[in-house]
This record gives sequence, structure tokens and C-alpha cells, in this order.
Amino acid sequence: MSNENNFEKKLVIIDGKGLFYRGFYAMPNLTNNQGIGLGGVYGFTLLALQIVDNLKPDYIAVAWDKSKTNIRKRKQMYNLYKANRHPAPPEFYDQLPYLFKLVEALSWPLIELDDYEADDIMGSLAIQAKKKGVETYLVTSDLDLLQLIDDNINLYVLKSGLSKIEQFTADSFYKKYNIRVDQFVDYKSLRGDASDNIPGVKGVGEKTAQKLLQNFDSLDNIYLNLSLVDKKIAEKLIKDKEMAFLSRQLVQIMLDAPVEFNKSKMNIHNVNQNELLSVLQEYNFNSVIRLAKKIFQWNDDSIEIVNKTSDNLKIKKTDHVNLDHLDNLKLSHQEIFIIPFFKDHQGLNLRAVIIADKAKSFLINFSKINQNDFIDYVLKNKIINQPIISFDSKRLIKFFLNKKINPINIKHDYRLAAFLLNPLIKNQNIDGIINEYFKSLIIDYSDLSEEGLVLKSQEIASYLIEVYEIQTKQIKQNKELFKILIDFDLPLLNILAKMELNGIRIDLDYFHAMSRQIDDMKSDLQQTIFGYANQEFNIESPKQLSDILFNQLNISSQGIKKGKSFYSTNSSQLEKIISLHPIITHIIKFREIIKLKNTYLDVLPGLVDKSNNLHTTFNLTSTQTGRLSSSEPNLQNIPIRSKLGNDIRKAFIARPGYILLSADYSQFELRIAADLANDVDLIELFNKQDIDVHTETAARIYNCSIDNVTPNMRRAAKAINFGILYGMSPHGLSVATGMNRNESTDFINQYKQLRKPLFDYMDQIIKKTRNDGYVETLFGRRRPLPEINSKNFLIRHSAERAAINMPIQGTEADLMKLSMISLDEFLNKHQLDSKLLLQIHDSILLECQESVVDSLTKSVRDIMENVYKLKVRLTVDIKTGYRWGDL
DNA sequence: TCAATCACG
DNA sequence: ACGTACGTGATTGAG
Repeated sequence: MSNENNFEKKLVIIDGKGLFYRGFYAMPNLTNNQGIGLGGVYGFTLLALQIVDNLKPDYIAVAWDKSKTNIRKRKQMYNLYKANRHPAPPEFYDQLPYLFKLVEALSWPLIELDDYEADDIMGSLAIQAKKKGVETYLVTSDLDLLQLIDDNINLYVLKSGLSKIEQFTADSFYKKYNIRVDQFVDYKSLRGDASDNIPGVKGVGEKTAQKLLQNFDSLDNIYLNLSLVDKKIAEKLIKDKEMAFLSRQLVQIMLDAPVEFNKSKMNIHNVNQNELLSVLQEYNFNSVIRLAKKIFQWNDDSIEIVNKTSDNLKIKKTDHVNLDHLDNLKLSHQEIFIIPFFKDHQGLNLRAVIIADKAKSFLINFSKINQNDFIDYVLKNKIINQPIISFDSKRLIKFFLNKKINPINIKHDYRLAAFLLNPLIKNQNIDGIINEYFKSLIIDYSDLSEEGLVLKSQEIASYLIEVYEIQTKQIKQNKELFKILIDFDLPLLNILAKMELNGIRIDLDYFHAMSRQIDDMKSDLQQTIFGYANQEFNIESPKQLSDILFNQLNISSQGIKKGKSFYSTNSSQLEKIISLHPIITHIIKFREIIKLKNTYLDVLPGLVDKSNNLHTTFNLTSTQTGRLSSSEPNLQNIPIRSKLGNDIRKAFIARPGYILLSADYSQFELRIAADLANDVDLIELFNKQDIDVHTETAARIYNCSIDNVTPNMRRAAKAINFGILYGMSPHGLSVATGMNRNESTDFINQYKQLRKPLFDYMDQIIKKTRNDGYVETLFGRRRPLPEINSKNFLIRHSAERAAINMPIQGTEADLMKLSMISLDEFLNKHQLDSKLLLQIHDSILLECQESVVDSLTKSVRDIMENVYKLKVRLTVDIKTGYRWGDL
């Protein structure tokens, strides 16, 4: 006997709903860039195409369970069949039209029948295929189809998640269940199936059913030989005999479904490339596109033909040169496109650049051409004086700055523009951005190695030149957005580039001393904790810690949040049980120092340059509100709140002869909120001299004089002043203040009366967002929030809170950017030996020469407080010192 | 790769 | 009945 079968052709039949179901629960939060949930569709598509990729079938079909009538026949047999099924959530049905559209684009026949379930359709088709000499692969999520396995019919069963697919063969089934596949129906008739509400024989489970079938082979035979069966089991069998045989009928797959195995309709090559591409693009299924490209063997040339917009690209293949010599580099004196590829994330060395004007493009590879020759060329030909359109402008500016070339004139940045137009864009790399504007195009720039660049640079140049025009046109359609690009974000590139390149000085000795101190504390704490726990364990594993606390030490878990598999051990939960066991305070302390050690002490010293300067990267396109973020390393989250944390800040120092100056906007967010909402009382409060807004608020809510405001009253007012800007609930307030639920509800109601304009404004923002689909800052920076119209309560409310917060946080970010631009201008103009070091949302850190600190303090305050005319007065607190931690 | 945790505004 | 305050980035354990 040979294992090779005689069948040459393969048919794959997919249980459509099963696959969709897996995807739906595996990826509940997946949404495309319109905010539509498409997790199920994604799961279906990815799994289906993975299977196609592996099996390479010739034919394919999708069997679908029709929703209501599908189980009529089996219901007639047993009216409780599948009676325990919960209806799927509404989001499940919302996604179905998208799935059907995709299946149609694939040209896969979707088969649904009134009286037959997907299993029956699959089985009937498989039998027909077998007669025509075609091998079948069934793809499903349950095991019922096992009964059909034979030499020509194979079964793939989806396991949990999206990655595991298990092939069941007769052998592997036997190993797992110790019965043969043809005994499967009888097996289920005995043990039943809770998920389909198949009754089986009560009291007979997996093991008993297996044993019975091993001894007696079949259900019929068992009942013929009841006298040989163990007495107790025999009694159960007799009692539920009817149910057993009924179950057998229910489980038996019906092979007479009126379906036709149609080779031409089910041919896998029927796929409509154009249509499928546009659907996958629309859904943003980029990984699926790559897979489809591989499976259907679409090459780039065929895609060029598909892409209608690529006809009139400016740069043709003949207009592109891979340079061996800079002598051949000739550019017009107009706008210059520079697409840099760097060796390092700092941008100090180039690997290659694509450089172009609107007629010609060049690839310069720095493995062939000397980097300094390129710089000479750029200077000599005054490329630098021309307007530059670039992709990664900030790094390009840094590259030139590092070579002592002054800030270049960046006219346009692809990533900034793409982000302003659509902040939801997921892939901000070159391919992602090109794809935003060429929807029917597939490009794969995952390989931009030296060879990859040679292949792709002409294409990149030609598309990006087009993208420049499209982006410019789109962004000019919204004057405010255009103004933000021109007046806020582009000017900031130069400033941030200087800050990043300059860096901030670190006192390494201080870090090392502190490191030793923390290491000692760590081992002491560890010993104490292990002592209390009576065992060693990994304190850094929340799972192990939870087990120790709530199982081993038996600390009451009442009121403790629970995750999927264990009780939470985050600090707010630990606070709740702090009095229940002495181990807790040590764990809290351990957590604190471990955080400081792992995130700062052990990491930052390794990142400094030769002069002990630390360089971060500020990102302009990573927040939905317009704030900056800082990474590698993040210098916007250097500790300050705890004593030990603040010590870390002390290692950030001024260079010799200089002093640090920090300028913080006080109550920035609440002031912005007061202004946006035009809350006159709050504005007037802020415009008075020397007031404490929280104390004043408490006095108004409690209707008492300022002198009678207790610390507790002030704390509550402070909590609500902050919380309200995020849409805080009574529950949230009670957690923050320790009030009970009634007190906090009362308190919020009082606050609502006091700050009616603020609440009216919040309502109005939500209404406007629902209508427009986006929110915007004072200056018109936008954040799309499609989830605001979600049918899901939680998603919708979360979007509402985000909508309330965005104009406030975003306007704050916009104003801070303006301040930085003004400060930079001022420092340049007066040639003051002072530099911006860091921006931390409402705060700026500068380093200035000691001799100018007094006059600079005055100027900085003046510039920041008057950065933009608002109804509310802005105030700035300024502090100076040699160590950041001492400010 | 994801969830949990925690540093900051 | 449910979950419960916005916006980030880094580290760790665990699957």
C-alpha cells in the first residue's frame, strides 16, 4: 500500500461562520481606519488564505449556516436542538456585509441552504467531489465532521486563536480518543454535546463512551449486549435509550443536501484581482494583501496595469539613475525631493538617499559614494537653499546639523502631512503613506536593503512626487490644517532637531552611586518578602505574586479586581489590602525601586554619548491629540512624584557654566477648558492674582469661605477639576477621593451647577463629534472619532470621553508648540547662549548661561504667557538650578 | 506578540 | 448588568 493517493485535484470547503467566529473573538478590537470593526472578516480572510497557501487547492467553496431556518430538520427531530445557543452580539452581524463583499471579490461560492447546516453542505459536497476523483479538505471549528474522514476526505480543525490549525487524520483521532473515526457518531450519541444541546445518555461521559465502544464497537451492538455491560451503566443506557438513538440522528451529517460540486464555479483562479485588491485596501488588510500576492502570484507588473492612477507618473523608469558618480547628479533649481535612509535612529549617518526634482530621480548609495562628497555637492550646488520636500525631515535636518550645516528649508514633510490629514493612519512608513493615496496599488517595501532599494527607488520617487501634489491639494482644502502644517509642525522640526542633537547632560557618578544603593535595597526587600511568603518566587511576575498573596497567604481578595486568569496586583489593588498583611508594603516598595532600576538606572547610563549627553527622539505623529511624544529614551516620563524618583531627576544636570531653567504653565488644561467653554466664573477666577483654583472651587461647592476649606475639601475639588476634563464618573471620583458613592454623586451635581458652561460645552462637543465624525482643537487640528456612533455602549462612551478631552489637550499642545517656536526665535535673535532641552507637555526645560538667567527668566515668562491671546490669562512658573531634580 | 504594570503630563 | 478618567512609552513575564 502506498500513501500516495490517485487524486490530482484538491477541493477546500470552509465552514464560513466557524472561521468568522474565530476571527471575531480573537481580534475584538481590530478596526480599519474608518473605525469599523472588522476582526471577524480579518480572521476569516487570513485563515482562509493561509489554508489556501498551504494546501494549494484547485477548487474552493464556503459553506454557511443560514441563521434561522437552518436547523429545521433537526429541530423536528428534537426541539431542544441548539436551544442553548446565545444570540451573537450585534457587532457580529454588523461585520457580515463586509465579509460577504470580500468573499464575492474572491469569487468563492457561498453556499447556504434552508434545511441544512454547514456541516451537511460540506459533507454532501465532499461526497460528490470524491465521486469525481477530487480530494477534499474540510476546514471547520468543531469535530463533527470527523465522521467523514477517509482516504479522500481530510479534516482541518481550528484551535484557539488565529494561529493554530490542527489536521485530524484517522490515526491522530484514534490516538487522541482511542476510538475509530467511524465510531464518532456513536460516541457523541452516548456522551452528548453540551454546545449543541445534544442530550446523549445521562451519566455517560467521554471515558465511559470510549470504553463502551472499545468493547462493543457500535451503539447498536452495545444495546444488543446490555447484559455484558456494567450494571450501573446498563441502567443508564436503558433509561436514555431513546435519547441515544435520537442523538445519533442529530449528529449524523446529512449527505443529501441539494448542492452541486461545480468545477468551474469553484475554481480558485476565478478571483478578480482588481476587485479583491480594492476591497483589501479598503479594509486595510495589508498583511492579507501580501499573502494574496504570493498565493495568486501577482507580480508588480500586473499590478501596475491594474493601477489606473500610475499611468501619468512623472518619473518614468528611464528618468531614474542609480548613481556611481556624483558627476552625473544634475538637478533643476526648484523644489528638491530628498528621501533619506539612515544607518542609525539618530540620523547621524546615511545609508542611501533618493534625490529628485520633478523630472529626474537618482539613487545615491553610500556604500558606493562617499558621504562627505555628497555633502560637498549639496553645499556647492546650493541644494540646501532650495525648498526641500522630504520624508523623514527631522532626521535629515539632524544629519545636516551634525555636519554643521544650518537648518535646511523643509517645505513639505510626507509623514507630517499624512498624519494631519488622517491621524488614524497605521503604517507611517513610506509604503503606508503611498498606499494612503494610491488605493488600488499594492507595494511592498518591506525589503529596503541595498538590493531592495535599487529595485524600488524609481518607484518610490515617482509615487512620492505624486503624493506631494495630492497631499498639498488635500491639505490646502482645509485652511486651518494647512496653517498648522506651515505655522506649527514644520517650524518645529528644526527646533526639535536641535534639541535632540544637543541632548541633556547626565551625571553618571550620581547614577552609579544611586544604582548601588538601589541594589542593596532590592536584595533586602527580596529577603523580607520571601520570608513572609515562606518561599522564593518571581516578585516581578504579577501572576506568581497574585498566587502568593491570594492563594498561599490567603489574603482576602474581596473587592480586588480580577483579570482573565488571576487577581490584579497593581498598586491601587495592593493599597486596598495593605493592612491585611505586612508583606504588602514591602511589595509596593519593591515595585517602586524595580521600576526605577529597570527603566532608568540600568538603562540611561548606557545611552549617553562620549560627553555624557542623552539624546531622545521627539515624535510629532504618534499622539491622537497633537501632543509630542518622546522615545528611545522617553525623557517625558522621568520620575518626580516620589522622593526616590525625584533623585533620578537629580542626575540630569546643566553643563559647566550653565544653569537649568524650567518654565511650567500652571493649571494649563483647566485654563484652556475654561477658555474653550467660555466659563466666565472660572475665567475670572484664573484672571485674579494669586488664587488657588482648587481652594476657590471647594469654597464655592461647599458654600463656605476660603478660610474654612479643609484639606479634604480641597483634595476633592482638585480631583474633580482634573477628572472632569476626562469625563470622570461618580465612581471614578469616589475612587480618587475616598468618598462614598452618594457623596461623590452629590458632589458632582454641585460641581455641575457651578460649572454649567463647562458641562454645556462638553455636551456640545459630543453632539458635534457625533455629527462630524471628528473633534478639533482651537487651531483646527483634527482627531477622527468614528467610534462615537458605535452601537456598543462602552466603545461609544469611551469615544465621548476622548472627544471631550481632545480639544483641551490638543489646544494645550498647539499653544506649547507656538511657545517653543517663539522661544527659539527669541533665542536666535538675541544670540543668547541658551538652548531648549526638553518639552514635557506643559513644561519646557532650557539650559542657559548663568549670566543671562535673570533677564531670560523675564523674557521666557513674557513669551510663554502671551503666546496667544485668550480670554483666560496664562501663568508660567519658572525655576532654576543646576540639577533638574532640584527645580 | 500580548497583557500587566507603572513612569510622566 | 456592566464598567467606570484622557494622552503617552518602556519593561517584564508568559504563551
